[in-house]
Amino acid sequence: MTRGETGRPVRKRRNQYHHGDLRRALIDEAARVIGARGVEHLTLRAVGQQLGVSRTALYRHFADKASLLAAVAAEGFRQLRTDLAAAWEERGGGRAGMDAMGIAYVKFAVERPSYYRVMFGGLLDAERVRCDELVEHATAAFQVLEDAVIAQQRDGLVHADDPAELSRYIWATVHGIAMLGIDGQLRHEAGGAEALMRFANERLRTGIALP
Amino acid sequence: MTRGETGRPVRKRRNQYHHGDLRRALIDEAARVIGARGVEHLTLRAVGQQLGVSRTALYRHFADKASLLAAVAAEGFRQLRTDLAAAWEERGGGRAGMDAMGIAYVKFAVERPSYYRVMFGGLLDAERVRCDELVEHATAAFQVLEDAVIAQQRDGLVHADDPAELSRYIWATVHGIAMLGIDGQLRHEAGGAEALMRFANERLRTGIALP
DNA sequence: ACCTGAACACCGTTCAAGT
DNA sequence: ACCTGAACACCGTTCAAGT
Repeated sequence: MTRGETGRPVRKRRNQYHHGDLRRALIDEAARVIGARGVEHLTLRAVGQQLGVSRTALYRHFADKASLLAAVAAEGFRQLRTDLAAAWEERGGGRAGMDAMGIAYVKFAVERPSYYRVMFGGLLDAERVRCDELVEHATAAFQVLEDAVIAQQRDGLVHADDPAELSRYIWATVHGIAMLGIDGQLRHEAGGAEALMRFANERLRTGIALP
Repeated sequence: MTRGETGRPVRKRRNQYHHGDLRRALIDEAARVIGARGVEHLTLRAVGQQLGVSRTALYRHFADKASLLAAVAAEGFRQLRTDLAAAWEERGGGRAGMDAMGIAYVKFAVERPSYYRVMFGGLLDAERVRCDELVEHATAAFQVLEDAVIAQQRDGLVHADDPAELSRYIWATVHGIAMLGIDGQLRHEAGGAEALMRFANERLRTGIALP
């Protein structure tokens, strides 16, 4: 039997009312609007209208607007994880793989600034929105980085610090570059966030590589 | 003649209608609400009511809500600059001063998460909100860091890279730690963002210090 | 189960009118 | 100049009612 990415069986269902999968359609449409015009222009009414559905139909699938945003953010982390893993593997890991991951991360953020902000912008009250799916996908994305760090430690390329701590440090650096780039705070940097990431790859390395 | 921080002459004016300085009062009240309940709870109507003023009085001093937020952000950068300069000078500069600046920065962000987000959260469309005051204060805050880097280069403590580039790299790291901390993404870190900053001070140093 | 329209309690912003 | 109330065009969300 074919299975969806959630692991639940996928069945071609007859369209009830309007959609086979309104939930999916809502997330996609929300992500589209966010990517095209920014979160601040996302209204549930317009989403419903675009999908040919009443403006309250959405509440059958999401508790509120924040929950929809959380689902969009989860989708973002899933994609980010894919991008990071691809960058690492394309270079066959090692230092080149690590550098490529940093660049891929920054690229992801800079190319979809609004999307990235939904993932990290604090629109989702960490306490209130109990979205296990979001935490799960975010953790999985981070795990790609930590696995890379552990692999490099095994190969003697990187300090034998606590890999989780070391990974958090690297994550913070890359995240900071991405955020500053999105905010336009790197306007004096010739090559933008990507150029700063290349510089960071150099300085980060001499910081974390064994002597 | 006494002068305000903008360089314009300060004169004790008679209260017109309700306030001697409604603009100042609006910024303070907005900052108070943001600090206490978050930006998402800030409404112009409530601000006016709290100040005993009509809900449209504000438009005499700000073009719109975004402009008010920009003024609040500018105030934040002014305070951040003060905190950073104090940390640097208290330790008499050098490595200890640099470390203290990092900690002070993260503390600033973690203690006023909503405030910090207004400064960096992208609520101010960098293109649309032409707020020279904001850019000015943000630049001044960054300058404190760059001056510290230059001083350390002079003392032979730090790599002779382009100081602006090096400062941006350090800023990104600290900013990333602050942001992840605010977002609750460091929940697995025992001492929170501050602990990660201490770790970063170690690893950052071996990255940027001369051998 | 899933969807609907009408209604509620909000917003930011505009504007003619006041002092 | 600075402030005002009424009005406009929106929001997210609730809810009784439909299929």
